[in-house]
Amino acid sequence: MAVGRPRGFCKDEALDRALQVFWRKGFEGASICDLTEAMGINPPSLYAAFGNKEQLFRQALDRYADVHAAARTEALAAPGAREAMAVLLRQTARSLTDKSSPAGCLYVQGIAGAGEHASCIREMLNEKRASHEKDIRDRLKRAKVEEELPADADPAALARYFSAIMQGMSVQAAGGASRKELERVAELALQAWPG
Amino acid sequence: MAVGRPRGFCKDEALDRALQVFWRKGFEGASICDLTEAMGINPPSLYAAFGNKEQLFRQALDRYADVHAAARTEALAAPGAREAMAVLLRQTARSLTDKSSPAGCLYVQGIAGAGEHASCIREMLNEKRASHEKDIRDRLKRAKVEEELPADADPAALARYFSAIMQGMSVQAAGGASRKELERVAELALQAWPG
DNA sequence: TGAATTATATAATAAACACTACAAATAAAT
DNA sequence: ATTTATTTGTAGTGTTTATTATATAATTCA
Repeated sequence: MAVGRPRGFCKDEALDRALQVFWRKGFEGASICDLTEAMGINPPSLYAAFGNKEQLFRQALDRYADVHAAARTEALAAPGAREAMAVLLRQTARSLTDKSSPAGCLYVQGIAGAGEHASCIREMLNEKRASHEKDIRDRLKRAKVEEELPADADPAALARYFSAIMQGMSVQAAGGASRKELERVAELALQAWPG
Repeated sequence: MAVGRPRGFCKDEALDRALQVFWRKGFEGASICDLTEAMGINPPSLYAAFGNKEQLFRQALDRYADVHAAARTEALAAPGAREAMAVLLRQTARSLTDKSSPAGCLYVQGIAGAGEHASCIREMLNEKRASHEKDIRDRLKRAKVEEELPADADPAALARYFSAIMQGMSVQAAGGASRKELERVAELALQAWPG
């Protein structure tokens, strides 16, 4: 056991609550006051445990990214690239409209509201989105090697297309689209599959 | 001529400059200081001419919406619904990467950063996006009547799909995607056209 | 030439912001 | 029991925010 007074809250749980606030309000929209209230702690505890607002955001974002990267990996592991994309799109429709968390995707909702002096926030989100797109691209490249995609297919362009669709679905979800509506979008998006 | 000291700046030009700031930084990210500096006026002039920050945003948004609704109407007037969508998508790719204005679409970039107390901003953007989607839906409904779309086609779902793609393209543009990359996305998106 | 009206610049206001100094509290180590 | 190390709550810090009071300048009307 560490020496000194023990921490009176669970760090992981506090981080989860901070994530919810950032998710709902964005980086700049979430004030330290909003955060400490949701986390059930006082500002000094937040700063002692997480550094500052920006570092707290990074840790919350990483936590979010871990969960979603795992789900993505699982979806992309489906046998058959087309089926993998179908699973990923359906899963996206479901998670974007999960009522236990804010509508939309943090990667997309965080873009704006990140003004000039928060450009590193924008950069963080760009990287996460790029990583998402890369996972898809890699899966599609494999599909081409395995001749599941025709020789003239462009995995990079397809990955960008599917990324764009999921990002668009996030915007729609934030605007109030229902799960059924997003599933319909996902279904249509798959019609663009080559061949 | 109105009585009193005449205004020392052009209201329309000032509004255009304010639009650029909101577009680049979002509603909350744009401070009155940022705005007045870009507009070349002092705070009292801003408040006298435009009311307050929220009303200024609404006027800037309306101005933006007018321009883009006109371009949209023109694109959708193309003979043939498929061609109309192709024109709209290509035009979107172009305008999203126009170097004379911030990357991405104000309707999408404004979503986040609009915290709790700015929920009416979120509402304004939702309405504009809904209007965009409606224009597309109406065009596709017409296409169905004119038997350009098969009887089992769903204009509402298709409109949502195309809206999502354009919103996704906006996210990609804000993330640094090139015009060529977005045109490729647009091209793939059209592959989902029924029939 | 005033009187009335509107716009302007300067400078201030109150509130919210991210962040922290400080002292009391709580634990382990001696 | 005392020292040492860490966390906690209170209450601040200075800065930035949107907005405005005030006085001055510029114009029309009588």
